[in-house]
Amino acid sequence: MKTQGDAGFTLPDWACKTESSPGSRQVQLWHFILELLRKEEYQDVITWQGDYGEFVIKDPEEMARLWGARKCKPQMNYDKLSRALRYYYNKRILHKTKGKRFTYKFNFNKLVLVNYPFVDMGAAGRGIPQSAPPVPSGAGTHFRFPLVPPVEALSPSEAPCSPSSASTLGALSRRMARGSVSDCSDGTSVHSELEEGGVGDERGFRAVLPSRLPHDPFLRVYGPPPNPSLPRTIQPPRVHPEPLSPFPVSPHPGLSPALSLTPSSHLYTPSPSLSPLMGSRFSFSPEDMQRYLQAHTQSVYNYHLSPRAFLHYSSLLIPQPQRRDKGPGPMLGDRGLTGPHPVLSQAHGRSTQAAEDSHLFPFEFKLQAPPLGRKQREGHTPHRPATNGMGPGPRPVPGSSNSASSMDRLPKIKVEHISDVESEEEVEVTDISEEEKEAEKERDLPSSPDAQPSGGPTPQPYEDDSDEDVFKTPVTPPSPLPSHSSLRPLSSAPTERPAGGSTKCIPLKLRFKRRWSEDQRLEADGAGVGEADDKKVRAEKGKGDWQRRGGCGLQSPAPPSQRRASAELQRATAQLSLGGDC
DNA sequence: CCCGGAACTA
DNA sequence: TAGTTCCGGG
Repeated sequence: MKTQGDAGFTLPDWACKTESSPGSRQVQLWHFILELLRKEEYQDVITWQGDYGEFVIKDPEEMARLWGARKCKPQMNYDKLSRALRYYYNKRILHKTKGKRFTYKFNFNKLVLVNYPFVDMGAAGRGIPQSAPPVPSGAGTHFRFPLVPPVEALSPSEAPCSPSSASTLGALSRRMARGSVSDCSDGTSVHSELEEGGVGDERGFRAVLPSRLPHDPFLRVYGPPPNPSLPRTIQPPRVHPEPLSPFPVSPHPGLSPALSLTPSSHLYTPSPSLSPLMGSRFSFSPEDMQRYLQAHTQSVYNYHLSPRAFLHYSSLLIPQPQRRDKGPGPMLGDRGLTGPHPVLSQAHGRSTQAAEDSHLFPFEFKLQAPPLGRKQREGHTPHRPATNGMGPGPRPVPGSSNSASSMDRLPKIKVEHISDVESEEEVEVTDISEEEKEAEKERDLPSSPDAQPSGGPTPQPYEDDSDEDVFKTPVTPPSPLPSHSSLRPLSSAPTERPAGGSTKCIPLKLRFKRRWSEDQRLEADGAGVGEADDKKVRAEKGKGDWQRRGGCGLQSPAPPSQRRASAELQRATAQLSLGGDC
């Protein structure tokens, strides 16, 4: 559900009903936290600390009390509160800062930013920590979100949540966050820090980190004119109907799994409300979008982030990264983000480091298992000692037997090593050309034995920290999707199949590819609507969806599909009216 | 302290 | 859906 605004903007419910006012509707914990965070009076309770989005609960008890008060849950305590917080891990709204007590960190990249790219998070109150590390040289000067002048009171109507820009940028930003992600939810991620320092994805957003929302408002919507002082500043999009916008209506095409985990929305957001395809309606002017993209691209490059996001926008010319060492990178623009780039093909199979360096090659991506797979491992053991109703009875079954028996039978899904390796480590994957080839091959050979070279079939999919790609193991046999002609690999496409290289996940990829095609087709048929939303299904769905939307960019820039995509795009765009929400 | 499953609730 | 409550386990 969305709230309608009058400006033609759409804002997801979760963001809209963030009023923290007592009488308002349900407050979400993270909003609440943000609220406290920005109020000086609570500095002794909770405060920003460390990196962007990192905060520490100084007084857990009090914090809990406050939360409990807000929610009318007098029984609230830190234990429960923290449970709720932990609950956010999976949603990627937060993650724990390891080693630091009561310290958590917002995943603005995937959360707020995604939805409020133009939100200024640092302007007011105690917006965002200023203690963030300096922007890596070369990065800061290239791209920045415009700083937003304080716009104190924006009425809901006046303060459109500019989903249009938000979504678009958000999608892109999300991509920028690539590699940064390790939500630590599995407790194995030691990358929390790494992510911060390593990718520097958040740095560029410093200026836009949320500090307030629409009403209450934590978030400040971006509206004012661009800040001329900032180079490559993105201009706030003028929201107006533009059916022919080259952009997908929503960011979904390039959604990161993180955002696409919610089946119902294809896009993962704190709440499923933000269903870009369904609920959000926005449109942009090509010019604006172009600007955005360019800026983003720029930033992408500057931040060593994968520009693959742009693969979707084949019609756009992506600015070249300003690499000091290397000459101008490949222009994605003309070759179209469609075909494999000669050079790109070689980028693959290198070390992580190298990969990092070759970030400008759109054909790399990580394979990561989506989150929540954990649940699946329980699949066969739905039971839970049904004691007396629910009371604190002998609840847990003899852990020993439980863990032992069930675990033995099924490969536990908490496949930390595998998924970790694949997710944390940059598991690169082929490029489009390869994909295509594989696809082709696959068509003939239903199964590729050489898949999953390392230790046989990967167990159930599991966590996916990355906000990028989610690759799961085929849980189900490749659905007998008819091989559509659309799937036809563009044999014409210049393909350079790296020798033997990545055969990993081939089946998966193929499957995804198919799925994607299938989806595309379906969507084209006008059935592109929400899907059931269920965490349990998320893994499965997420895979497909993700692949379809985000990953697809990499694999289906094939002329045929591209065409279709365009058409689809237009259609979609047309469908999107300027419904405002919020 | 932290994690995360499970049942339950509004 | 977004927690809340309870709890075993690390």
